[in-house]
Amino acid sequence: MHPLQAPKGVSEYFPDRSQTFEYVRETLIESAKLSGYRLIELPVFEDTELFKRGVGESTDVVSKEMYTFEDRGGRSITLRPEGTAGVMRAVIEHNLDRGQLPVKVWYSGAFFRAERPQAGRYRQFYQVGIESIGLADPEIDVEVIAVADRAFKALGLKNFTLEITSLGDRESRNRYTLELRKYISTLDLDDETARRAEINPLRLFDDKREEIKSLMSGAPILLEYLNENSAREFERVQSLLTKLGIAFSVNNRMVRGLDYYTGTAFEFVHHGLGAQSGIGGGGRYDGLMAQLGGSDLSGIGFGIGVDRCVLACEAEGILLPDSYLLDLFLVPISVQAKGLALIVAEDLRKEGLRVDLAYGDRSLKGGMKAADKSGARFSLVLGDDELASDLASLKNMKTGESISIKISTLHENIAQFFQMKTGDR
RNA sequence: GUGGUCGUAGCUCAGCUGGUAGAGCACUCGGUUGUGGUCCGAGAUGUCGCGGGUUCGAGCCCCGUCGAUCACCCCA
Repeated sequence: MHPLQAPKGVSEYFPDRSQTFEYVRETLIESAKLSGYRLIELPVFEDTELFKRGVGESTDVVSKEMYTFEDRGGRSITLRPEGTAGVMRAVIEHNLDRGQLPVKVWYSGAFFRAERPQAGRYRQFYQVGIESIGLADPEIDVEVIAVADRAFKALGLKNFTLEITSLGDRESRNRYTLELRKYISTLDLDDETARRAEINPLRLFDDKREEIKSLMSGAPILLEYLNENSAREFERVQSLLTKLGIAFSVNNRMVRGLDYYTGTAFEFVHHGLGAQSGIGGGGRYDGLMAQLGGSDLSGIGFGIGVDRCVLACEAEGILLPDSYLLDLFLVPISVQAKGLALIVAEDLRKEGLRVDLAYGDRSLKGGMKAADKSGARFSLVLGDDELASDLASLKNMKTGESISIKISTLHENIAQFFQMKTGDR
């Protein structure tokens, strides 16, 4: 139909839906700022090696989902499939960890994975994430989870839950993995499943097939293999979450797709989305920095899917807050009035009001219809009578009431105007 | 990457066993002197995703392709 179309599987937002996207993204970012996180703006492409080493070559993300290409200098470049590795690279490269710890940063932007598209899963998608680097402290784990939890609640979401677990430190995990592999080797699995188990035995816990689920029901449980230190920290995280009033459930078979996670891991799941139900997830990553050639600092962070949050908001019927509406729509109905409208609009905009007006040669009725569709709270008709008398009636589009105001001093009486705004819609 | 479903006006869809395309919503204008949202009337709109094939003739059949969607894999 169209000669050109967007590449497969990208998410796009345009009016009116783009406002929901903006609202979601800004709300998520605001939650990070409330906890003292500061912006880190990084490239969307990096040296391919970064992701191979950081995310792990055995992961699906690296082995089959990366957009990798050679640039003109013959370097292997990859569009970032996730955010943490890039942040680590920047921290190491620019010695951002030299000051007070932890380093707390947030980021927002596009990420890329060459997967088969599906509702809630795109080849270019958007994430807001935070990283807290340099200290391993259960309080920080809880802070990170709280930022995400607060963000979802600020959006107005209700139909979601938080699942947490602990993957343990390296020692606990190795001990467990050994046991798990031992158990899995006793099972009768098809080749494909066995291959997946070989790469990461934990994956089998995530299998959707009933026969696999029942086979795995007798498998050893990771949480029971935590050493004393890991177990104590996990206990601490749980009790702090409870104190903060953040509801959660322990999911002892939770699986994270990226290799670098250790210790606390968590996932926010929305229940109105279908198969792609994770709206945000993250966890602690000991050893990632060292693996990338930096000092041996721990860190914890999360990534929240902006696209999925938009879907979640739509699923829950969440309405945009009032601040996304236009304040005033001007309807000029004569040539002179059009000139005046432009000036009035500009004066009011300088005062911070959102103002639009009817352009072209619209009839009064047409102009009012445009005002109505604009969603503006107020409208103001400007014609020759108004020009002559300097008086116009400011109409509340919701209630239909109007008051007479002086046009020439309108912008000087913003307070009065804002009072009118209380006639909410 | 694997499998299922689907692709007709801006949107949601109808189109009988193949005979050169329709509805609702939205949009534009109007319903006698300057106030929208309801109601009434009028009007505009489609290479029926794209390419090929079968046929006298295809939106309807066949093949391919692109895209969407659902599930798996995986994950935000």
